[in-house]
Amino acid sequence: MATLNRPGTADGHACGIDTAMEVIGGRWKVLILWALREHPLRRFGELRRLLPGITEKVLASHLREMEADGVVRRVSYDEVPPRVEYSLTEDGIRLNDALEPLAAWGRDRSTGPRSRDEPA
Amino acid sequence: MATLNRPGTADGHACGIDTAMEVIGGRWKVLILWALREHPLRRFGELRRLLPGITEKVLASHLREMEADGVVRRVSYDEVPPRVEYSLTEDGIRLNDALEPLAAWGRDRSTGPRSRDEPA
DNA sequence: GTGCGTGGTTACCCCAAGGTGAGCGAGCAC
DNA sequence: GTGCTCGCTCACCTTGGGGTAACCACGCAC
Repeated sequence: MATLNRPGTADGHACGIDTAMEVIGGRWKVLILWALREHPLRRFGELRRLLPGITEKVLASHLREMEADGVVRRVSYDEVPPRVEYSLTEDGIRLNDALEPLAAWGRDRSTGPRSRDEPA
Repeated sequence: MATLNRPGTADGHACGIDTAMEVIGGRWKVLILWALREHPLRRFGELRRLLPGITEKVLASHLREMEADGVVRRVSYDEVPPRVEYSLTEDGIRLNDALEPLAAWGRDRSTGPRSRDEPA
């Protein structure tokens, strides 16, 4: 997706961070990752219920992209009504781990003292 | 900015990751962060030259948002021609540090063996 | 006077990500 | 038959982030 001229790629490529940003660069991607970590092996409908507000279209397209990116595994059973189960791959788990410091940073600034640099 | 109903905020709020994503959720933000880490205390024009492809408008608006988010410090001198210097705040430095595992993940998957989960 | 260089702002446009709502295909309950 | 479930797909529309380009004020060099 987004095969536009990657910024920072001019000088070779920035640092690998852009690669990661492409993978998690979707409104719901990190939340899907998080949901799949806390609730492994979920079905489509369960995932949708875990992410209030997401639409089927967006969930489906995000899951397909994440599958193509190798962070999500999709297993569909030939049943009726259809059953599909999603889980994290090893790479997805490692991505989730790599996201933790960022989450910690966000948590820290939400709860921590607000008197470091910003006046308000 | 973006006071839309945050996904994941329904259940309290996801994990702090969304906070971080809001701060770095701009096409060039992480690259600005990176540039400012490798070249501390840069002027507007220098920054623009460090980020080939970025436009003045986008650089200016991103810098303002990042200043409002408390990750970038802006110091302007009352001279002519005008001089403004940008640098990272403590929070910005910590954000950059928190980004490193993500960069490592991206670097690893770019260079590492491509035979873990994805077939190609 | 003209031009240059600085660090922006303003107005406008564009396109892709995301949202909306409908439909589908197969089997089962009734 | 009708309607329901499940996991999508399709067609359409809207939103806003980002891109384009012109302009500004100020001093200096010419």
